[in-house]
Amino acid sequence: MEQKAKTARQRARAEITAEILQAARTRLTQAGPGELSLRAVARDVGMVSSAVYRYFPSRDDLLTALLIEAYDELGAAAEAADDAVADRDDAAARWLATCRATRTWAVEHPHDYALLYGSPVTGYAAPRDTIVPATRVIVRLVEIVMAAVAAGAIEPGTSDDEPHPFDPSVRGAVEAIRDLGGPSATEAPAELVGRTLMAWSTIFGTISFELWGHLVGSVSDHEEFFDGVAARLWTDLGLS
Amino acid sequence: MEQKAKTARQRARAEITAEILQAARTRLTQAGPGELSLRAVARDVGMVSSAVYRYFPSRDDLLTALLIEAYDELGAAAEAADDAVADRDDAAARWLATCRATRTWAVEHPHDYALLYGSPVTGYAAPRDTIVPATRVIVRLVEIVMAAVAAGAIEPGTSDDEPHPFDPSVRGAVEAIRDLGGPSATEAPAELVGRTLMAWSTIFGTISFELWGHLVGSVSDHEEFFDGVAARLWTDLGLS
DNA sequence: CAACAAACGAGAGCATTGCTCTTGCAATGA
DNA sequence: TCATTGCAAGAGCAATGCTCTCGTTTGTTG
Repeated sequence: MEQKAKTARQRARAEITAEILQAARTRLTQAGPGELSLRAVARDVGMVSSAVYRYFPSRDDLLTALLIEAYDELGAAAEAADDAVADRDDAAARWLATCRATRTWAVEHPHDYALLYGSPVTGYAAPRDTIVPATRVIVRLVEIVMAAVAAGAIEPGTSDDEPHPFDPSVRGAVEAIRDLGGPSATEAPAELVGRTLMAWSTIFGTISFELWGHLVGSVSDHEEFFDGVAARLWTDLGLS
Repeated sequence: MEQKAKTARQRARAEITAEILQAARTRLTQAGPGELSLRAVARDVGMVSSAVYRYFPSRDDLLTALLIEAYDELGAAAEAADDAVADRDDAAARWLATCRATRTWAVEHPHDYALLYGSPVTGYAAPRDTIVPATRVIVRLVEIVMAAVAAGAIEPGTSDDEPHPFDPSVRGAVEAIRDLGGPSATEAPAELVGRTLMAWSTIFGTISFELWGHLVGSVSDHEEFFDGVAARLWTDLGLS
């Protein structure tokens, strides 16, 4: 099925599809996802609006394609930042680098970030294709945490002594981490998994608050504040 | 200027304004802010679209009115939950109750929550009128924290020993808290203020992740998970 | 090579949106 | 009583997403 020798039409189709995506991406840098006009991107690529429907059945499908692209770009940026840390055993440094890269990408691509993590458009359910790229950042964060655990940093207490244990509620995440099949085949402790999810929520919350303007007047230097948050998140994980 | 005896026209205007707001509010329960159609709410109240412009100069002004109303409703719910805690000296219980009420309101009013804390509509800047009601929840949370401080729960370390101190970046919040003028006229320590802002970001992040579906597959019982998060946020504040 | 089918771009068209303008009616106040 | 003001209705404009049709081009098959 996958012919290497593509016909001219197939090549043209792939090129035009990419061209439309690129135009839509450019438009996204100037306006939010809700304002993305299919007719406008059609004009940008020199086509009539109805012609675009040959490539994307609807505006939502265009958004889905953009969604996947943006998720992958963010994931790649986060992973690259982690990979760039020289000392692979310094889990804290890796954590901070990955968190920072996430915020940096968000600040540089606010509308793409809004597309990924903003309030979803009504009636639009993200299809299956998006869930894998969507988890790249959190997966990498989990890998860093698990690497620290494998290196001997065992958390002291379990979740059982807490009045609100994470144990039953994060079972899905625990199983997902087991399925990841890292170097340590040991079960990830629920408390640590819950703490990691909590940290991820904090990262998202801090970035979104900054971008949506909810910290205006309270926080002056957002980068510095974020670094402080990320550092405390690591210590709060309860490792070592 | 503020006549108690209103003319029939003034009364009618107030009533119709409320009627429009109510209709818009109802529409918001079925669709997101971006999909709120001014013409549709006009139809709901039995008016022609142009007539609505006598009461709200633009769609954005309608959204602003809804914004203030929703902020106040959420703030009232959170404050009521805190006030309902019997033991006023149990700051942890008050914290948990306030956090829970915030989540409960969000779950019950997802579209209103999206209006408040979702990605903002492009080109729409929330006017001054909204900032006071917008801070009701975080103000109450700060009051609870400061009450605990006043009760003698002093945090052990300062932020200076941290590699990423909160100190300079949260000056605005520190001053805002001083202006609040609580029972304790003492300066709020930057570390504690930063921690409180961080906690508020986490609450927002956790609720938004739940509502926007970013925790599907990882968290099974959202209420239980949230309780665990809120409880850990309190201990992470570093009080007592 | 010829014939057929599929893909394609363009255009017209429909229903909808936010918003402006004009028109005529009704309530208000001197 | 009468001029002023507030108000609702309607038409209209520029957009939007999307559908349909109509020739034309491209690819495949007999």
